[in-house]
Amino acid sequence: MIVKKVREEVAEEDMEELEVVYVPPPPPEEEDSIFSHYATGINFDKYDNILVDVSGDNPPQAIMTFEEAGLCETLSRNVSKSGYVKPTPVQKHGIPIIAAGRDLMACAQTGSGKTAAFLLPILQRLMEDGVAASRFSEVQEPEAIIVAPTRELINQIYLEARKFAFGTCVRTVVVYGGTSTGYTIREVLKGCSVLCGTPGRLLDIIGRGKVGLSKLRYLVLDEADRMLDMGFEPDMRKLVGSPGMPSKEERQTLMFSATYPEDIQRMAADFLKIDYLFLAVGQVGGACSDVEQQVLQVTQYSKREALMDILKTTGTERTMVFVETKRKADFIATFLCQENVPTTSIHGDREQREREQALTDFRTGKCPVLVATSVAARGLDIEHVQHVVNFDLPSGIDEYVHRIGRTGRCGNTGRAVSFFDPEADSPLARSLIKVLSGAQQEVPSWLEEIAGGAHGTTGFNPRGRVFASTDTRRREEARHQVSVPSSAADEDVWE
DNA sequence: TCTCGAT
Repeated sequence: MIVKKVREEVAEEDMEELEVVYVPPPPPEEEDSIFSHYATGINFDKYDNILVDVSGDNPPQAIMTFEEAGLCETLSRNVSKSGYVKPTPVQKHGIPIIAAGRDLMACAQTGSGKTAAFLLPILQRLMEDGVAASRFSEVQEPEAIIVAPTRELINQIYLEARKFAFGTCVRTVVVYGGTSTGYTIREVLKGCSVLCGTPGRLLDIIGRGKVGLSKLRYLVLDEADRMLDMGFEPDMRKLVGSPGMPSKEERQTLMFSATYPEDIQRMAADFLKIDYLFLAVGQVGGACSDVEQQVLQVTQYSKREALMDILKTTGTERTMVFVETKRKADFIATFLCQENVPTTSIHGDREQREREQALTDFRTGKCPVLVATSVAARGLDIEHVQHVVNFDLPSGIDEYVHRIGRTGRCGNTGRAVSFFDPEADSPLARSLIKVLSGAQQEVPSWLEEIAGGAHGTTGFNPRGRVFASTDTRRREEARHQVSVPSSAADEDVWE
């Protein structure tokens, strides 16, 4: 029996030939609930005087307003209902690049609107032709796949996509581990245009043949440097090598992150067309200057006392406390609860339900303190996070930039306090100083001294990038010539 | 070490 799913009117002759299942448009939802997610007022002043650098051949012209993005009526309405008034730099440049069908590697500071920068043009293109073209397929196969490194982050992207696609016939599905396999398979089998997922579960359902890839046009790697680092690279290679996956020539590949180490940039080129564009807003790997950064010198044994001192002043303000291991997350969370600080925690050893409950309790303010491992370091957009505490500093500076980026989002201000234990953290000193000074923050003299004696830097290279060009020779040169000065950019635009 | 499939 052939079953066809139809969203709109069907020609009479088709009706006779086939058993037709009418698929209604997405069920009416409470608009208020869907648009209340992460609705933040955006302060655009912070985006003045940010250097935007587009490298590569013939980049399309930037847009200055959302009207110029040419979004359909429904999308425009959803954009303004979400509180977006004016595009941020990564949106001004990224949207036309994606709309023009170009591959893109984009670096922009934490909290600067990267998610909308790729969702809007993709949804618009799907509205224009994608969804309509595959309307009569047996099961709707995804036209866009979006991957992210953690479950909570991909769920957040999914909710954003749902918000923008509200009232359209674009169906979005999210898949990730820790949830019922049966349920995700049933959801996927209903078909979708946009499929969001974490690598493990995505490969799982693709491997089981539950998702066809023949319609795929867009592949998005959010937190791309993380998706291509040691931990995830094998999964990403499996994904692009999956049976039926269009080659990089046949699909459009988009990468977004706030940090982008150069070795990863070079490797990322394997996934991108040769003429991809590179978009950098501000310093690649730089911290957002709306976050006030402090570094305190501590010892392993004075950390808990120092934490209590901070929490005495923060009261009910939301505070994220990052630690290095899952065990320590439990330990510190338990400690804080014993000290009568309402605390919850999130890390990879907790049940998925507990993880999501923890985020909810933190978001609502039931628990104003969230103890987390790096699972919560990237991408999460939680309103009103005023403080980030690095109880333990991460081993790499990029992770530091992402962690402190949980505050100071969308033009709001925030504060980050980091406990620096010279015994453990000296290798980070140099790169930490670069990030501090890059964001116009005070550098403690004791930290300078430690950096003077320490040898290693943990790979921070402002504005480092690899040129994108149709001229292969030029790109080969660029591969060897790391850290190109910004004046060498094809086009520099002062906002 | 930390994420990422369940088994």
